[in-house]
Amino acid sequence: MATPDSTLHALAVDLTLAVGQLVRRLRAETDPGGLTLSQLSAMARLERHGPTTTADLARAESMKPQSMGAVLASLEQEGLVQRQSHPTDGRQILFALTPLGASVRSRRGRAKHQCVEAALSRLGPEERQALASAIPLISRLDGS
Amino acid sequence: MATPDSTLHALAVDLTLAVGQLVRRLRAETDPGGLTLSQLSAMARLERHGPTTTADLARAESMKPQSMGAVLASLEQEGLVQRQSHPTDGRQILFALTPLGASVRSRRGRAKHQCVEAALSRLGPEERQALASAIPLISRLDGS
DNA sequence: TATTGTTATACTCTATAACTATA
DNA sequence: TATAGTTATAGAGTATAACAATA
Repeated sequence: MATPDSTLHALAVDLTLAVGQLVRRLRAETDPGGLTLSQLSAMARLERHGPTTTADLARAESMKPQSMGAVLASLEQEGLVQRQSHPTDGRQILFALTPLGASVRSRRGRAKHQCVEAALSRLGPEERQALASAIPLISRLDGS
Repeated sequence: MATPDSTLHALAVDLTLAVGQLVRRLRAETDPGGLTLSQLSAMARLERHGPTTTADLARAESMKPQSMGAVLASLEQEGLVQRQSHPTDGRQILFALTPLGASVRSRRGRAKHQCVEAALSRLGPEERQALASAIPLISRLDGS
């Protein structure tokens, strides 16, 4: 009979396949002037958590501070985020959404989000609910 | 009051954030000699569906045939997949896992899968079940 | 003419390493 | 000495465009 381990392994493989495929689809979904997945993710975190340092954002997104630095630099250049000096530690830099950033965030991620929304709307209500409950679990997978 | 649309939008954003983060984590999880996420995905599909053409694999993984060609070329070079001529259409090429590929697949993806398995094992049984039910829904999001 | 695959090239994303500034 | 961020460089992953072969 199947051991719990083999079930766990199959689940891990299936999850890996599913998220890999979805991410590729999302990356391919672009509108002219659209923001990348990394840019949108960083902006969404900034909107939720307020001013945040590069290192904290990098941790939240599971990337290295240098990589997050590049993402933030691209957003800063477009005027979507701006830096603030940290009140007590001169080494740290807080990044925050600008009013422009806040106002264009959802518009410039429109293609990606619409693609997911359209797909979600094709699910039944219970299915949509099941997916909604699973999202925090996926986020927690990354935790430790 | 919140319209169904705003709920759908929030769900789409949350899902996008969660899968982006998980994919970054998986990509970072490597062991020496380990296979990449794209390589493992292609091999998993080949194991499930048997010999498949470049174009069909590309469709399944939401990438362009040229990109899948590069993934398959890297696997072929390592002797993990091999090509077979299509029985009736001389243009098409079927790729199949070699015995070597089948035997090393799970071992060379060990770090990535173990990372997910460990995280899954920290969930409660109902949570794990909820996540398992959501996986086919995520796969279906990509569908059309 | 349409389709499958290949080759060449470029861009995005992220990583590692070396450096500067502050604690 | 340790930590936050920057700069430079490299590699993986994927896309687009141009091409060859077969249908």
